Amino acid sequence: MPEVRNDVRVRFAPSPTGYLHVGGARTALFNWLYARQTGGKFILRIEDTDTQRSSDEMVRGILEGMEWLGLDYDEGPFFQSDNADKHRAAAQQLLASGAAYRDFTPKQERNDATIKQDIAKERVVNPFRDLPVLESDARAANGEPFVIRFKVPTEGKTQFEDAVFGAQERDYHDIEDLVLLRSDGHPLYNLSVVCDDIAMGITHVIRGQDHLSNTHKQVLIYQALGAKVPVFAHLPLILAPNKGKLSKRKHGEIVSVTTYRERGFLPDAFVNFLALLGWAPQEGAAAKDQEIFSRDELIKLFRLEGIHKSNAVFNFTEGDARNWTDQKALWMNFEYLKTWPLEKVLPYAKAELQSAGLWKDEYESERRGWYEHVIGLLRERARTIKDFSAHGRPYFVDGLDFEFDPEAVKKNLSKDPALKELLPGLAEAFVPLTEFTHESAEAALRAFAEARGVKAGLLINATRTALTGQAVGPSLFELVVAIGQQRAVERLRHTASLV
RNA sequence: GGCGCGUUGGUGUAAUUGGUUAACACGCCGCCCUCUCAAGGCGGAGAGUACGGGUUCGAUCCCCGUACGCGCUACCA
Repeated sequence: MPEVRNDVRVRFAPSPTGYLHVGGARTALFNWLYARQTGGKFILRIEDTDTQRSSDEMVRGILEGMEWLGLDYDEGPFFQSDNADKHRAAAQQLLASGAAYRDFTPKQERNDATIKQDIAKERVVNPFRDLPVLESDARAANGEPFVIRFKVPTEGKTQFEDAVFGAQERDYHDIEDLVLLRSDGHPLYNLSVVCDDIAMGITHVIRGQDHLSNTHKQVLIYQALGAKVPVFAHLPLILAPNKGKLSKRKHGEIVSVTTYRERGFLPDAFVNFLALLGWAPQEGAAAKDQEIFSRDELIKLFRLEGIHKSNAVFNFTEGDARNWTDQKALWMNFEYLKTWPLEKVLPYAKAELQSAGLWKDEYESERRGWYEHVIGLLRERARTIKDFSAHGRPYFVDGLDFEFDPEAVKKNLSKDPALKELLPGLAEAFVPLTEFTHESAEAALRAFAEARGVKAGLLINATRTALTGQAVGPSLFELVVAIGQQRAVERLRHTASLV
């Protein structure tokens, strides 16, 4: 059983330099699952110290993404930039204790393209590292600009136990004297995270693996500040199909959580998919084959030990309209739409119909039975929530206010000129039916087909297209009843012109 | 360049921490069902576990090396 310890405090700390992307969403999810399982607190902190690249709009995007995913936080959102004074104070404290020093080296403009080679050559001992305190103070008092650097010890190594990657150690020699405070007094990432995590009492830092090597520096800062080092758990990265980085620039909207909401994903399905990217339940050999997990199940089964070490590929093909994202994600969404209790799907269907201008309040009162039946019919073939309006339109409008798919018309209507006369004929065969049911409609159609010496299949497919404009859909007699006798008759009469 | 992390079918993951014909799901192919498309049922192709060495009676699993990928290495986060 999971350890219940309500002293757990975890956080999701995105930098608002872009919308909430799938990698960030998964990090948030894992933190949330851990907090919910242990009864601890989940805190949201926006790391906006890079003011150049942060914006309110991005912050909103992240908040909306979290809300859509249903990842509610107990504290926050806090903004890291609000704590800059505290970070500066911490830097001063480190300076005073001798754990950091002033570096008066003039600022160098870095060239992004050659930065790595440049730095590789530069690894020499900083000449200001051992500047006498008095001289350092004097130069600072004199107004000379400086950065504050952490003074990494020369002999020894840092070590910590990562909950995912295991024991980690790194030689001090391989850690540079990182900058804590810029010459303009602006605190930098490694200082800020540590200060905030200490201040917020974070017990478990669950974040992307891209921070694994940074962690050694942070451990050093924790120790110099005399704070308790939290548990670290680094998550494998989510990669693009070419195993490269999944980036906003290269991969566009597919990496944005917003896209999944807009394109008709059920948040629970997306969460389920995300949970299985880099994690698998540890318990019960029989249960290992399970793929569909409710939120409650995920909360119950989640373990840091179940997190994978290797990166996962987010598999999609660019430019494929039908399979616009990972096919397993799409499948999972479909699976949820199809198998979830109808009541849980209904609110999403309603919202979709409302935004498509197809909603009527009577669907929740006098026509409720009919409406729910139609949604039930549609969900069997709906890959996304969008299909409730796209495929559903002919059910919800009167007349012919829906699209006729040219391919469907060609395949089912114009292929046989006789339909021009057969369809209105069929309409008249439907007219006298006093009870319009699956059985009576089918009997009428089959009798009509036989009387006219045509195959029932011809009429069935033609009727489907005549009533919905589509070549695919539910069984015709389900369909005909759902559309209703009157509308079915009208449409059969009128669409003869399309033959 | 340095340091670190990783590597099971196309993708996501399993494999009682050395003993399986290497399993499941997505995707793909075929058959059945059928009024279409799905769904569903049944079956199939697809990895000998990156590669090369060890250790062992026996390695996906332990050790070493190589390759490849990724991350960090900024007065970015």
